[in-house]
Amino acid sequence: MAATLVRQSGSEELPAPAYVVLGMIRLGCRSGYEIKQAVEISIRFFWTISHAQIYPSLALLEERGLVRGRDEPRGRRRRRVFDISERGEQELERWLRQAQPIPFELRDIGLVKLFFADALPEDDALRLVRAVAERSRERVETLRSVEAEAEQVEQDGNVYPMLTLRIGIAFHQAMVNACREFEAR
Amino acid sequence: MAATLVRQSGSEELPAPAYVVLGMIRLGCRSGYEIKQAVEISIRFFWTISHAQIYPSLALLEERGLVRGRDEPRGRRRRRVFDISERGEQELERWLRQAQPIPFELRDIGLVKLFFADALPEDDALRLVRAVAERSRERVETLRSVEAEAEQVEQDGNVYPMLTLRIGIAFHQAMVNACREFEAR
DNA sequence: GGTAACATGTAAGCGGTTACATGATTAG
DNA sequence: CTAATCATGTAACCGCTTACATGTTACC
Repeated sequence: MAATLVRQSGSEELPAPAYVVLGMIRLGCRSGYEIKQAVEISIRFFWTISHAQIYPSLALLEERGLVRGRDEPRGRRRRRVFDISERGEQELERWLRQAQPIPFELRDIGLVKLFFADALPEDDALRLVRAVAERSRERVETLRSVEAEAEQVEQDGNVYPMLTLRIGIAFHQAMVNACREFEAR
Repeated sequence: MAATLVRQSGSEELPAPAYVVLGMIRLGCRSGYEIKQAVEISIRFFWTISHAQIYPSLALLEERGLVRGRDEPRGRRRRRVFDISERGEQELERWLRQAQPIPFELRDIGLVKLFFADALPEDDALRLVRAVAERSRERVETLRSVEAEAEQVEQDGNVYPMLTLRIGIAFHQAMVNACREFEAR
């Protein structure tokens, strides 16, 4: 019985998507819609989130007092906006500091196919190598196209988005290079 | 009614895990247990699979005639071994050749935390950078430790496992470098 | 005598996506 | 006028992991 009360007190760890939503609100996103857009142009290449996760997360965060929400319609179009509370800031920091094991989860059918490519005639296999390289080349291009925005964010005092962007560019470039080297063997 | 018959004819695309299992059998894995082990030392860093997926996949592949299975107990310990059929080889090749869009799915809570790290005091944020770098450094080490095995596989005529290994090493090394550069800024 | 490794299978639960559902505003 | 964008929410489904379940053999 007491355990039940403790569980209901709302002090447990939130699911990961809620922290993503909380972090985006801290960075100035106001509505669920804005959070979705921000994710698409910033952390999309290492984290995705659908609006079916965002809206329940916002409700949960508000319930826990980590964000404050209020209705702020644009004309007759409904809209609910949020800002982070003091407790929200604290909880975000706690989560960021928390040294949990951070597994690197990559799930890439392209690399799986490449791994098995010896089953193919050479020219088909090489086509696969080029497809994997091309995909990363495009990704590098996409990431480079948001560099200017990241620089703006950097000048506003948030320097870490630029770091994750550089990491993304670096490792897709590394994939391109590894494929090129193989092709040129 | 006719549509149902077509669906039951067994000619549809299999789930991805089944192709992974099929590919591993082609490379010489005999039992479900061996497949699990092979995945852990080879494609683990870009694809995982649990035995709860492997055994049903094997049953499906056998049902479709893509692998042949037979009981081959070791002493009184039961054991079911498989080999790939002609149709299995063809279906694997078809799947490998098939130019489907190959989305790169990375899901990394470590990079998410890094992205939000401006919410932390500088020393805590730098600790995070080091944690992310350290994780990739360890991964590079792990991957390097299977290089010898990949060379063996290469000499046996399968050259692509070595390519995916080099890609893995290259992009984790790229992450380490990007973090080091940031720290030294 | 006990733990680790060998070996296979099923069931329940969870986290996530897709689809369903609705409606207002803006730009062409 | 109509398509795209803004904006929020729920329900069904799916793939995967974890846990449950069982038994053997090798090694210390």
